Amino acid sequence: MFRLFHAKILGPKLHRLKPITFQIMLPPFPECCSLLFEISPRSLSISSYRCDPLLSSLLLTLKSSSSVSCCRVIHARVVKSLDYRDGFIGDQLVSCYLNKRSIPDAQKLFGEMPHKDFVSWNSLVSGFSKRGDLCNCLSVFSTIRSEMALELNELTMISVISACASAKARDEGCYLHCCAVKLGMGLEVKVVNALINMYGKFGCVDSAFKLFWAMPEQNMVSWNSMVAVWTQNGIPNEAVNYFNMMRVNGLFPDEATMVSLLQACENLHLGRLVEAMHGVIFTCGLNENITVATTLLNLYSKLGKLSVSHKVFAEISKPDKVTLTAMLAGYAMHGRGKEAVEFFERSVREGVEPDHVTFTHLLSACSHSGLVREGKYYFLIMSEVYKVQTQLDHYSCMVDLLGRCGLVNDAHQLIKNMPLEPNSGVWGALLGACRVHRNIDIGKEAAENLIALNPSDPRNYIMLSNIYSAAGMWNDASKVRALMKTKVFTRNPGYSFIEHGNKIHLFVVDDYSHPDSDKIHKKLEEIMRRIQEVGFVSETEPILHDVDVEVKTYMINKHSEKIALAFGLLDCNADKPLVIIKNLRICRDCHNTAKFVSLIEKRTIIIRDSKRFHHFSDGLCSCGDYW
DNA sequence: CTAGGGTTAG
Repeated sequence: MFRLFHAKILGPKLHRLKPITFQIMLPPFPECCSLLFEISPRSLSISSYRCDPLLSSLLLTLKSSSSVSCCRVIHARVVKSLDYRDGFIGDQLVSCYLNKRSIPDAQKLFGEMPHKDFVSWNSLVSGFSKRGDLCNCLSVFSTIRSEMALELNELTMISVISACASAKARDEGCYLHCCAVKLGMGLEVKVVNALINMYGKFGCVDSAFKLFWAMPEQNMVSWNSMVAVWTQNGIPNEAVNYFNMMRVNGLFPDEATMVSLLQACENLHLGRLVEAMHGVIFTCGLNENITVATTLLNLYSKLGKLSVSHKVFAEISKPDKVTLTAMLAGYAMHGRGKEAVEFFERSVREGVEPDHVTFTHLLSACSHSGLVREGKYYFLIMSEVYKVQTQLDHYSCMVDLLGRCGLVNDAHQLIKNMPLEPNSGVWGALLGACRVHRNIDIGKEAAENLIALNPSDPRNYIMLSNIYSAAGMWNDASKVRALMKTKVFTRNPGYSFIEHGNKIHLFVVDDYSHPDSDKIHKKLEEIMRRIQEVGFVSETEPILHDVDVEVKTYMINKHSEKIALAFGLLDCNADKPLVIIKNLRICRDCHNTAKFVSLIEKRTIIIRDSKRFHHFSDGLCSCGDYW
């Protein structure tokens, strides 16, 4: 297997001409290293070349390889045969070391380089920036500023600004904005773009907005950055507006525009808009772009259209690990564990290398389908066979997998024995299992840990109180509830909605705000009566023990998903599945209701809750009540 | 004369 390579060559006397780009073939590492020893020392010491093309190619490959020792091999070779301190090679080596997270190597080499120019310094800054190492990035920046202020250019600024953006370092970011203005870069397109992105990441939409409209000329990246800012800050309709404005300005959307825009569509929950965007993607010729296709695939599966995701996937010529993971996430959401496993095996055979995110979704797919044996298998072999380190997310999935199918004690043991400090994801998975399988002791421990980790989340208190109530420990339950009253919580109210006639119809609990609400509630009562006739019994959980049963039953009968369901039965086309989206987990009673309704109304109902999709038909749910 | 850089995917 050989890898294609681009290298630029400058002849000794041709340096006024444009560089010639040509391709050379190089084997991948570590074969690449042995090749190094076949290069004659003479070819390395021709000093009229600022850099040897072969050597520069080697360094380029090194950037994508993971081995520090390969770096050192080249470094040693360079030291022997060429004065590496002469600029280019040194810079390249420094950024190689930084890419490989070998900071001491990089710093040592950098210190040894006698002819550092501003490019060398910028390489160092950008290396730290890409690694997300804000601390080192800033310290190099201040060194440059104090020792060689004149050499500071816009590229230095951009690197440091983007480091602040990803680290969400507000104070430092604002300071850098001031620096940029002081140094007269306040209107440079690239610097402003970096600032727009930074303020967007901070959630300061206003600042981003002002910068965008104050800049002398917006380029493609500026527009894309603004679309991303709106999307990332939960204002998707503005993202669509800016997309339209771009087109009015005669710009055609590119990869970055479409990716942000598709995410905006996801937040607008308008499936029809996604279909329209799919059309735009074709007209712009972006349908073969892997990044766009992956976003699209992900979006369709989140909208309940797994079959369309499949079609999008089939058109991707060379799927990578991100595409694979997106597909696995789709299968997991829809409870199609078997297919996820088959798909994973096939992709691996075809040469895709999974990473830690891939395994998170694979394990989650196993978990949502009760594939305990398969889940355990992948959890065990992932680090040895696939060289992917087991992280907290994987433990959460495993606890979920074991707990869901009733192996609560095994799940508990796994947490006790895990080498990492369990986080809220891990304890939350255990608590969920304890609630379903009514395990009080372990549930109590999980809830207490959760409250300690996150005292401002009301759900944990409610869960703990519920556990006590279920066990008849009323005293403890009221203690927890008294503790809750001493705190101020921001509640996250549940809602459900349906896309119909180009609109979103959204309902909360006991909602009478819809123009047709009389009809809807009549329909709801009718449905509840009819399903009770065929054997449906409402099932209230011990939510609040001091609320009497009648009130509880009333509230549960007015859950937002039930109202949405009644609306859908009244207004939506009977040939198509009814798709309801809910922001929280669906409750057991609503889940049962949907099963019965699918039976008596002979309709397919799809409900997406915060975790996954439930496809109801003929009185059964695709999740097999496994949730 | 060239390197260093701003938006986007699971």
